[in-house]
Amino acid sequence: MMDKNLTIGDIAQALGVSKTTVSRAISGKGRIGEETRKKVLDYIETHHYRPNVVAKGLAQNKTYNLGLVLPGDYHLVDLPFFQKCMLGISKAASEKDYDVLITMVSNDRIGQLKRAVTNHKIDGAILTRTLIDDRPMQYLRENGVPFVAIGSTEDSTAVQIDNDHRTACRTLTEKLLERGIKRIALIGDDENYMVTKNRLCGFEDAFENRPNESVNCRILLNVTHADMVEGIVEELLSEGTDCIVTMDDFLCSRVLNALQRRGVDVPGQMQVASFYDSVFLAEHMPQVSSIWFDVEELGRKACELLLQILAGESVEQRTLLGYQLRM
Amino acid sequence: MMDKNLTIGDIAQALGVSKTTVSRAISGKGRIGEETRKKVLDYIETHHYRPNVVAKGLAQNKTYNLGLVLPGDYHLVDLPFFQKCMLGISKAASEKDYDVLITMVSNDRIGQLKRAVTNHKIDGAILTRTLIDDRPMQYLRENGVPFVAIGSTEDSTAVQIDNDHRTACRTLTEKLLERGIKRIALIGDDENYMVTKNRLCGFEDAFENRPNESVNCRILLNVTHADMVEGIVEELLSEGTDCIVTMDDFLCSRVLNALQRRGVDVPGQMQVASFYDSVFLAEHMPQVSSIWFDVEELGRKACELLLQILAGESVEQRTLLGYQLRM
DNA sequence: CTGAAAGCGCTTACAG
DNA sequence: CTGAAAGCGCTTACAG
Repeated sequence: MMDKNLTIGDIAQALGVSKTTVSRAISGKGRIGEETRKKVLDYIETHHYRPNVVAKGLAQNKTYNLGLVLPGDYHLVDLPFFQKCMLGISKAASEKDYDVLITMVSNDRIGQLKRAVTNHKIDGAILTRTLIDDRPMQYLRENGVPFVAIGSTEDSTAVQIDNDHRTACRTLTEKLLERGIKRIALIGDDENYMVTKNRLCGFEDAFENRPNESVNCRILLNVTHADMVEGIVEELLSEGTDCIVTMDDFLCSRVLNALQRRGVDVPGQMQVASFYDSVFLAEHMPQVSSIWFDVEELGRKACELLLQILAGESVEQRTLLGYQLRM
Repeated sequence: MMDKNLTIGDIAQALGVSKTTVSRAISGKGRIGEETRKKVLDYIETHHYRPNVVAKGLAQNKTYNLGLVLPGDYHLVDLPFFQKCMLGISKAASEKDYDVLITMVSNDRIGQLKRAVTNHKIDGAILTRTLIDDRPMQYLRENGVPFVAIGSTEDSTAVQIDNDHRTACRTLTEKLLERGIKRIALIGDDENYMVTKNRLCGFEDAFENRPNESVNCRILLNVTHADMVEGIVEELLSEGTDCIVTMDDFLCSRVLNALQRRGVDVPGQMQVASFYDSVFLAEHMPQVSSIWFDVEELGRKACELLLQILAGESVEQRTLLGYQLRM
């Protein structure tokens, strides 16, 4: 249990030194005698003193808070993503004595973000979802708030960090093709998302090296509603498709259900793969090939990037993180 | 775009009044002339002045931050719950000019929460998951940090808010029994959770009024792994069960899959109901009976409770929120 | 109704 | 190496 309301002044008084000295002992800035420093640090230790970060921030014109911009709409599929991301972010922030303050954005309403900024409560922000014409991003830029975006943006001025979806999808697809597949189909979500685009590119990349082979290939995008899956699977089956690749594991679990219902054996009669693996695939593990990303690490790195920016260091404008094949 | 770094002092100077006066005009505290107040407010309006909440907090010995304690483990099923909760909380907080600061707890490690407290960064906290021997709860109590718990606790001194699971489950079960069911089974998760206990109570309550009827009833708890569902369904089918009730919709979707795989018609041959409806049931809607809770409202109310406590108002030690039957 | 002054808990030139 | 003083942007008794 910590001693309440102990301040730098109390310590100074107790030790017969000045507040300046105490401050220096704590921060490590400025010259100070080894003896004195020890004395102060000891006192702090035994009395469980903890500086008031808010006051410190005020004096330094900082808040030691990071704004985390989270989607507030319920249509989200991949919530585990956000949870892991948050964990990585908040761990990295903690280590530098920063805190994470949430601002939720639903339907492009950025009121909470605005509040945090205009109330002087954050030093910078992390975007966890990037859209075309991203309002939060615009706002942050207009107001000179440093930020980093998780995910890819076409805006090449924004500091962004993402998993290397393209390479990952390329590799997975190549491996599938090596299995001698004849008719492959790709099912994806909204084609306006950057992720969708990147995954599509990776998929197409895989066909580059093998121009002579005759692999029949169908691409079905904008499959935004679970209902649509049933009909699609039906059609693909009738066409003799022998491999279905989905862009995320939610779609994948739908596809698996549809196949199961029709008594189609996976992977015997139909190979199934997903470009993203979170929680929905957990129980289908060995039968389905997929790509796994370390999302906690993604969050951590994003936070570290922002912290570097705030510290005045220069950072890469774009960072790509690795992946892992599960097949 | 807001004018940077405008302070109460700048305004005072520009208007030829004292900082005290400006402060009073803004806060509405203390006597002040109507004329003066207007003048100040006008100036603020046109110059987009926004007070520095951090400085304000320092002067008032407050932070205007609420700590949100979130589970950091990945084994969670019901992430939509936390998202909706967070939305409700952050909306309610915003309205009172408070912000929400996240602290994640995994494996009982409350380091982040401790940091937020000892660094003087939060005025109070909201727990989003309550366990028996809840460490965050203990810590908050020991350190005199006001908090409210979402969910039920056996600790009767804690301010807590929850949906009325018991009544809800009772009602749903009663409705099912009215349909003339003969063999009903309840499948549930970890029996140590308070929710599980409450739902079980509700289920049992439903049988109170009908002692004469001979409904065969099986209760299967601690079904913590999806794998277990397959065998259970098999067994229940062989026993001639005509209604399966699950405690949450994750379990429910597993049950539905298992039934589907066996060609069992729902609700023709088997009635299925769930005591909780989030996202997993979305596509099974008409066939499955379930209970719906307004989780965003739960979060909002929890936050409002905490804010009342911080404002020194007294609040109910226990609040129960309603539910909605979907059948 | 209004203001000068002290204070919230820290930091940081500036002197010594 | 150490300290007195001013300052971060607000609030709030206390006087007038």
